[in-house]
Amino acid sequence: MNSKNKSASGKYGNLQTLLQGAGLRPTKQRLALAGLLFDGCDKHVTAEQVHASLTRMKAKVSLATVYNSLNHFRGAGLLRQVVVDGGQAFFDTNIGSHHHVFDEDTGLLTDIPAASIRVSHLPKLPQGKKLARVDIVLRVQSNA
Amino acid sequence: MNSKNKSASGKYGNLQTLLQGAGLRPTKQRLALAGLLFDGCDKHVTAEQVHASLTRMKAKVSLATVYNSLNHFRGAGLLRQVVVDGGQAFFDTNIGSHHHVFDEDTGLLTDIPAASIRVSHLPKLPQGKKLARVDIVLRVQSNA
DNA sequence: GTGTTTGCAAAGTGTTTGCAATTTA
DNA sequence: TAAATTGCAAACACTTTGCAAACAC
Repeated sequence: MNSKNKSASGKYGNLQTLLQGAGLRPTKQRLALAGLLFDGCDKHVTAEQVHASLTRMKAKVSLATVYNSLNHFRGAGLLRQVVVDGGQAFFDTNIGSHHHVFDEDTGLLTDIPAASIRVSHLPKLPQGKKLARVDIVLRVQSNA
Repeated sequence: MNSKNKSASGKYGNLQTLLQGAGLRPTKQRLALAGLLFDGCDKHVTAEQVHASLTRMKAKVSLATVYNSLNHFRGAGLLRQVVVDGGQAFFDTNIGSHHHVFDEDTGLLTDIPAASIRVSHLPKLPQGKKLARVDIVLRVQSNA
């Protein structure tokens, strides 16, 4: 049943579980969004990109809802936000420990495993502060 | 002469030289801005902050000019832009090799010398790309 | 004088918010 | 039915831009 949704059967159930497990009501819009994002491949998306994709695949979700949902997903720990330059924010479906390569020519963002970079000699932090995260961005550009 | 400008004599001359050396015309506004920024101490400022400072010290420089000038300074290599989260852009007067600590509670940005962090095992980059920069941000928060 | 820079206000971009209608549990 | 979510449009924060007047060389 429910043959119109491409992420039917198992997939659908998993997404529903995923959202519920995160304390989010599995609405049509969120399921569509989750179906797009959590397909097993790591992704870096912007709100506009996701909105465009949803629109292209005939899932009517307003841009505001895309923003709200992405933020909810982030709050629930399903996504991570990455900022590489002013402009737009990226949402990263890879929530494990890792870093990024930002291509300044194309604006594309790529993951690199945390293990690829070894950081040593972290400085001591101010009193009463703890390290929340280490963000490393390798900025690359064409060497033409 | 020119006793009304607080960064008179030597300082003023240096700033003028600095700007000219960077290929920028030493206008009143740019000199005021440069006087604020290049006093020998490393700073992280936003356009709004600089504009507020200039206004407070009675140097009338429009916000648009602050933005334009900061961008010119950056283009000339006098400043570096740092992005830590969406909101506003920081301009860093420290253009040497270093990294940052971002306090998520206060929104304050601090420098740490590049030597404080040792990065090893950088992954290999895509064909035809070269490493432009490594940006490292230590995100800290209160451990209360 | 000629080309650059300024300042203002308007436009632009990316994101958030207020609120009525809808949907979920 | 009560609470959460949606969608729209308006509001928002930050930044850039168009253009006439002012300025630097």
